[in-house]
Amino acid sequence: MTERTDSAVPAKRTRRKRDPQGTREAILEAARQQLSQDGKEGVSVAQVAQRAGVNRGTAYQHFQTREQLIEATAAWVSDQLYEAVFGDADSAGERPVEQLSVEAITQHVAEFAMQNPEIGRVWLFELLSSRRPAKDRFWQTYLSNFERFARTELAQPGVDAEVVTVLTIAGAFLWPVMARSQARTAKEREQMAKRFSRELLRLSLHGTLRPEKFRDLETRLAADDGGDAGPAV
Amino acid sequence: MTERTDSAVPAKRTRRKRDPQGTREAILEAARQQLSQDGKEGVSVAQVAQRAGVNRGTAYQHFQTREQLIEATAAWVSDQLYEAVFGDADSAGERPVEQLSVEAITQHVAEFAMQNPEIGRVWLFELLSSRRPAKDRFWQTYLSNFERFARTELAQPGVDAEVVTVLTIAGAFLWPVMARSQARTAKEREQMAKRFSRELLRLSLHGTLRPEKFRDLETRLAADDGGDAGPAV
DNA sequence: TTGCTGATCAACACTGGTGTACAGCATGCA
DNA sequence: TGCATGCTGTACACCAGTGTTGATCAGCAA
Repeated sequence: MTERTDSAVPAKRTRRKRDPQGTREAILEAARQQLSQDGKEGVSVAQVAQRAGVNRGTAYQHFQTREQLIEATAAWVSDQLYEAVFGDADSAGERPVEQLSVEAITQHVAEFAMQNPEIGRVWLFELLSSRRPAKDRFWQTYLSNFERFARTELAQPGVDAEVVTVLTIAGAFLWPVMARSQARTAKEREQMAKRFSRELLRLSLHGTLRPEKFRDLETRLAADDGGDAGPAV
Repeated sequence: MTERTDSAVPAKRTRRKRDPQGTREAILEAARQQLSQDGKEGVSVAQVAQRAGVNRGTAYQHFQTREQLIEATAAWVSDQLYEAVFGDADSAGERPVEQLSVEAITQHVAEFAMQNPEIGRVWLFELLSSRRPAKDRFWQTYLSNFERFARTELAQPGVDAEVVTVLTIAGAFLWPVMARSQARTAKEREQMAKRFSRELLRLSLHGTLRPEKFRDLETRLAADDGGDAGPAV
């Protein structure tokens, strides 16, 4: 077998401009796509390199082994996720909970997941084949934030933080997978994100939040009952 | 390279009893484990055969290609899941909704997912790499059941059935993945299943159910508030 | 301009997997 | 007791992937 797979085209691709940083990112991006499609075991350096428009050897220049490439990609994705949700400050975990509006963070996660379905998928894939899923940084931060919130007077007593976190996160990342076929334009994606967060908030309103503390949310949810964000069944 | 990989052990495994059905199942079972560990792309006929204690050639007698083996395994898992939740009657989808207690089905799913974490994992893996996740038989049946329920007077108005279904299913199958490390004995697993269904029902109670129709559930939930099924943080 | 550094690339050897073929063994059943 | 059939062992052609190496070429500093 020859090295080049696309023997139809002019036989020689132009050599890539010298740009280590850019090349590295191109490889990571390609690996992310691959990872999102087939999961960890479906990633091959050969395919990633081809997708990135880079020689396979170059990929090995940037990442010693296939394993390390996957690891680096997973970490990269994890960082993107973490940053998007908690902000890039490393002190995010320390922020007082009251400052974090439940509503805002729910909508934020839903929207991000909908706009970047690949990231959520990769994250879920990683989690499914991880031996210690609970050690995940994003998971831990989300959980501990919610646990602290659950202890405030804003929350209902007796909330099981771990269960609620699993429900929220799993739902948020799986929702785009299911909804993908129905949402092709940016506007549709936004609506789907809204549908998700609205319903999750509605469930939360009595289940985890104390409604008397969230009267405005209550009225707002009631307001767009059956509105344009409703299910399109 | 030699065919045998385990050259340390007594050199010859005892020949398998002649039992086509059993052999087939053993292969499927091994494939399921493999599938649950690494996802679709991580499955090789060679490894599956070895795990099943069967010659590689035998595996090819039962399944023509690797692709077909994986397909058959996924279908097998899907059937197990479907059967466990909806019963083996093909008419399950037609059953009047009122007969299906929301409480019972929630607990049922939670318990089954907890007792058979592999099946949930395989199902999630499949879903994540499927191109048409919404076509899944189990998903469709669950959704349509819930949609019919949502139209009854037992349900709150304005429930987004699709979102709730995603939340429920995704949560139910991911919960065992996260909870696995904390639940090693059968008793612990049962408790974890209870934790999950209890919290989900609590969320549902006001979000999707009409509380005035479920007074008994309400009191029961309130009863074991902070009971032994509570979070172990 | 020249020379150096290191990013990029093509080619190589090797591994492990697939799918096929076939001979031999053994077991359940007519 | 045959004997059809399921299982095993082995061999082979082939492919896609891994990891390595040495050549090449672009950009930059002297």
